[in-house]
Amino acid sequence: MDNVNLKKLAEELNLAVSTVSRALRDNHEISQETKDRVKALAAKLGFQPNPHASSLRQNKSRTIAVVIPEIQNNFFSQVMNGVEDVAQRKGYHVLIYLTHDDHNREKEILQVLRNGRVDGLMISVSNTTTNIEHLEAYRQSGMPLVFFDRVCEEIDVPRVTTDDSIAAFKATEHLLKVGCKKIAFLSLACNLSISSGRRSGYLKALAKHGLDNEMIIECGTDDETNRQNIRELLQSDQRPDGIFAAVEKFAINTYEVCHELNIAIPQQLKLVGFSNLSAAALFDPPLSTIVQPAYEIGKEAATILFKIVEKKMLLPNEKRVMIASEIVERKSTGK
Amino acid sequence: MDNVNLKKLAEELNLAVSTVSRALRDNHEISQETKDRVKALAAKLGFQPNPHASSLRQNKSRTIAVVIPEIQNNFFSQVMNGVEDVAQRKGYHVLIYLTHDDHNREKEILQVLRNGRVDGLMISVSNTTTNIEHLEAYRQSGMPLVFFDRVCEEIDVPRVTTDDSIAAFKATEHLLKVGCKKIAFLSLACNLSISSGRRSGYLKALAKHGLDNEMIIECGTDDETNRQNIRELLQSDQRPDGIFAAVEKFAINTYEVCHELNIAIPQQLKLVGFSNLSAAALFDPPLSTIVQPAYEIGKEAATILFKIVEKKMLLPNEKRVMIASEIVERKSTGK
DNA sequence: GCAAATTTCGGAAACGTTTCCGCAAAAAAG
DNA sequence: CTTTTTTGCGGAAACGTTTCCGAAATTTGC
Repeated sequence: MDNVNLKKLAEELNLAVSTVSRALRDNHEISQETKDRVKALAAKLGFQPNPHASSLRQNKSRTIAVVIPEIQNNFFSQVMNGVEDVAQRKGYHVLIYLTHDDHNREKEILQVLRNGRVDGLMISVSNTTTNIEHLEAYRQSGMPLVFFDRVCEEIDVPRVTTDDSIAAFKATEHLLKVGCKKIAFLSLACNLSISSGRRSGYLKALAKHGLDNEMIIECGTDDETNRQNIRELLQSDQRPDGIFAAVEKFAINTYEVCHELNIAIPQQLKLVGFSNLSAAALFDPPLSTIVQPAYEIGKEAATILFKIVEKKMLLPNEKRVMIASEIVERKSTGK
Repeated sequence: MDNVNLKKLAEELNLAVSTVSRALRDNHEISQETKDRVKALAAKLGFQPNPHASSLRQNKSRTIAVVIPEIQNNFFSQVMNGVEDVAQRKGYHVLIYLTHDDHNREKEILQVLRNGRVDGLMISVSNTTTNIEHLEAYRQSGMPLVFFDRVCEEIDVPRVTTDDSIAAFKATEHLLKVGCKKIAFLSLACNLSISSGRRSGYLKALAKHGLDNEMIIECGTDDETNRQNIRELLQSDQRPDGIFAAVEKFAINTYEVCHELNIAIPQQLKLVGFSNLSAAALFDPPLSTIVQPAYEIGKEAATILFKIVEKKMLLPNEKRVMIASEIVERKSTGK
């Protein structure tokens, strides 16, 4: 009653195991009549092929891994959503791993995934990743690999990102347009490409408008530290009239401090930040955001990964995919 | 260079494959000296056992599946976070499947997971699930199964939930305490236990305070339809002075309509809703929420699932785990 | 009407583990 | 000094597929 397998089907039908296997896979060497008989019985008994036997034999698992820093973040949730959609449609399974921005954890995960458990992997690297040996080792093993969002510049694999620099440029310019003279940039403290990209966009915008009063505040994962940094910033005599938050978290921290210090947004301080939170529209005041095409990034990265897994040729423009972010102007930068 | 397996290690060391296997697994039949030699070489060559071969032989995959309606929702994200933490610590892998609240999709997923790909499954059932055959079939197959949050009452498997009814009772009573006389309940239109639990808590609170003017509005997945329902509600002459939203989405929809109709929260309408959005504190006005212990639910459900998988005895109180939700009072129900 | 090609299937090897069974050599028991 | 037990290891089966290699039976070519 328990496990119905090929052997059981074969016995029942007086066929060889190989014949049954072929019939189920619509092999042309099997007559239509036999195929029908086999499939009928398989359906009747609810036969499901054992994936481990199949994977072992074929050396492919129909499974991919997604490695992300955290899931409790709208951006990555939306990415997962995109990935899962594509995977589901292609009949693939999705393993999820969280690094919590811990380099060592990331290393362990990659280590353990180099043994055939998955056919390929997509990753948004941890912001504590300085040493890239584990990524390089994974690539060297020949396994399909795709970066998305937080990519590793040094390793030449397909990547799907957003135009961080351009988006940051636009956001900064937007702040300038609405009258800001002194704009602070809350930067993600790490040597990630997204971090430097956003910073450079910020600097370019200032430069274009002839400003050299950049203020770059490095923020991190700890909310209280961030708030303290922002508090000092807003209480200093160098107080900015605009803040550009490189990640959602820092925008939230800014709101918190402003409420605490009774600083009115947007009258006394204008604020814009990267964020994929749809509820940003309900904030007090509604937050102007740069929203990244998270779902599309996930979808695109997965599509490319599957192409590599299935050894299809990648189009030239699929090796470096960049999808534009969109700036949504709301009250936090209004007059 | 490519695949280093037991056979290769064995040849290199002049040992039998079986010996190598045992050595790596610290079998007591192997001398310490041999173990050391084997492990040294395995480490040197970066040997990773093939999980499919292992799973096939042992009939266990060290993998669990999590089936949820959506991931782009703070509650489920936090659940995943909890699950992943436990799984990671126990060396298990986590497959994620999204149903998008589609019964058929849910059915297909469960179907395909009944073949040994995973050692167990935890699920929060889709709200379109009326027919429970697929769940029953899965249980009948003897595979470990745990429900969380959106459980299926008819099937007797361990479940981890929150005290929906009590939480709803408290929320309703909170609205009464701050002066509401006519409270509408935005209900999730489905026959899910969480839906009926929350509704009954709402009704109980009204009854306790001698009120019989219940207003139950069924809402669904489509935002515009929900907004239309809420719009009609707030424009009718039966307009309530308090709204209790059964799920986060409906609270958001209420904000949207209130902004649109210029209804002041909390002066003209008080609002409370189930929500795990930490940014609710930044809303205009800050939203009073019932926050479910999502992380703990995920953690607990996973812990129980692993216990079943590993055939450990479940404590009596682990078959029905209920973790309290917490009500966070903010301005949306303030005076 | 016979050789050749095609169709349809069976047997067995292979994937890389784990584990059952057996068997020497060494140690313990008597 | 013999018998039993223990220790340490090797050989081979087994898990359930897929696929290679035939091999009858049927059809086609001439």
